[in-house]
Amino acid sequence: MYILVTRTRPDRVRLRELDADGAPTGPAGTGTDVTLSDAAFAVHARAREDGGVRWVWEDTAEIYPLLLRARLRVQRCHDLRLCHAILRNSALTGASALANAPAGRWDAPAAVPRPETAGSTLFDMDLGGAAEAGGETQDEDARTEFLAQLAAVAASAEPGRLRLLLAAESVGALIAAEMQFAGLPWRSAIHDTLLTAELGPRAATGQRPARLEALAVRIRNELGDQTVNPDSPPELLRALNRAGVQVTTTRAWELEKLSHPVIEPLLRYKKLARLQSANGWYWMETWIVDDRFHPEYLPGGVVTGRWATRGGGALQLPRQIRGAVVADPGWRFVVADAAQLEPRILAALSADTAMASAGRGTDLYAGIVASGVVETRAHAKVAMLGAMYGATSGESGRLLPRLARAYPRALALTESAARAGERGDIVSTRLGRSSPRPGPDWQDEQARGSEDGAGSAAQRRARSQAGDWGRFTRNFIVQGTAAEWALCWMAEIRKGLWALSSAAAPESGAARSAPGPFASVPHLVFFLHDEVIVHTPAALADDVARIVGEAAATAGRLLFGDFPVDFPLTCVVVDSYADAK
DNA sequence: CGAGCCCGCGCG
DNA sequence: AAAGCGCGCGGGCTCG
Repeated sequence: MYILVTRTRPDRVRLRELDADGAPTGPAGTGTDVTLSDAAFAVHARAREDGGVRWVWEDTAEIYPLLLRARLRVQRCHDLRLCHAILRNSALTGASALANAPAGRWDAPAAVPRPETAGSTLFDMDLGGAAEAGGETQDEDARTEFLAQLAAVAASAEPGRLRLLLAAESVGALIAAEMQFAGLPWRSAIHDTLLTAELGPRAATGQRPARLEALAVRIRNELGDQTVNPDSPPELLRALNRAGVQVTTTRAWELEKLSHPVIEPLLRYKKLARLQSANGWYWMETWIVDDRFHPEYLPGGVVTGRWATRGGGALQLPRQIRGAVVADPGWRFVVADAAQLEPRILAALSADTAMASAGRGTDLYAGIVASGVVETRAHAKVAMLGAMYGATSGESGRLLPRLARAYPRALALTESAARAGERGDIVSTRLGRSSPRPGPDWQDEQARGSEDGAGSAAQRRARSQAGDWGRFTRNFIVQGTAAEWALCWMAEIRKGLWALSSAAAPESGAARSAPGPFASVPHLVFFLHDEVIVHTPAALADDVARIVGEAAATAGRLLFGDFPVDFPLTCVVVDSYADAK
């Protein structure tokens, strides 16, 4: 059973019940087709949720927060915009009407950024002009799109994989909205203490904190230049050269190799200046509200299927400040990350049983060493990364032939993905997300490079671009399939937590935490590619850890069936994120 | 003065 | 050019 939700006016939604084929189950004006205020929507949705419905809507991030604010979470949805993007590009649906239609509004990026607070936005105003008639059109347009998606999946060569992918993408959108809503516990007082210890007390706007200013003074003295601004790479480079430091960039890893009295204070300055500008007091005041960090997650924000984020730099929380991430009193964190996820994904994708067994019951890189392929874990790691990223030189390049001898199937798969990209072809993940085609500039460059009279410069450019795209497609199949595994993992975690909180409900003995539907139940609060954090009442932490581990195994089976590959986790129960590895 | 680029660096 | 993939963000800087 589906319920299609569309916005008819800024403060109204229409709900239409659809059967399994997407056909309306009753005429307008009956209980199966109603138009409601936002407030009434939440009440109505709560009643319908128990019936095992799947909500179908254009954009989870636009609609779902309405329900979350009313303390309602839903089990299942179908996000039309995200699913359209997958089906539009998938090699599995290339013959569908959906994939061959001209670009339309379903190909546009998500509507305007969604503020947490209700209010008028550009998006609202656009719709406002359409009034009731617009609502009608909007609704039929959404239903038509839904039908096209169902048809594209049904006619594809792998409907099962695509259904799983669309369900995983959609539940990911639910999770993203829930995590943004709940927020990551973040103690401003601790953050402030960490900053003060590193930088000195907070200074007035435009001033450097004491420790940073002292380092700037030392740098100027060592360089014999009282005006150089260490925040300006060009100025710094000129000053370094004048002081006799032979360097062509100001990157820290280049400077590290040199011995000169300015290097030590300069490297410390760079580290602290980064902390101050990226995650300093200004960041804290902008992004931490009521001791919670609420980044906006963008499911499907990366073409590989990884999530992106917007605002606050949630993809790059430095280890330096993870001590500020502390569970509420009576609560704990379960922090888990998938060990060597991408190489394990590659082993399973390529059905390379030798590589899979190297990772069975152990660290995969250690297993590669134990198999005698290379001498050290560091070598195993750099060689694997080289295989997945397309290294050609250096240590990684030198080790690749040994990897290829030991794991021919895995390496053949990455090579063929690279060759496809170099030709301008597309590649696909396990569940059927396909890479984009290279743009017109790329095609032009290739054409110029292979013309009869092409000069060597043109040939070199074409080869270089082809190589770039080949490294992208080489990595796409692994990164993209790993992203699918992570979505399935999170979906299973969510399902397990839901069951756990129903079983343990209503009172697990923990104090209420955040407002909303997660006030007293374990819930996901952070996700980063292959890592999750669950915030849970302390008494349930061990159950949560078990659920997270079982979910990893289930995700592996969902993607790879019986293929014998392990997805072990490092999983810890902690009070502070800083204590997790 | 803002838009958009590059540089550099944090994360996986 | 860190040897190779994917991101977001802030500061400096140039251009219009």
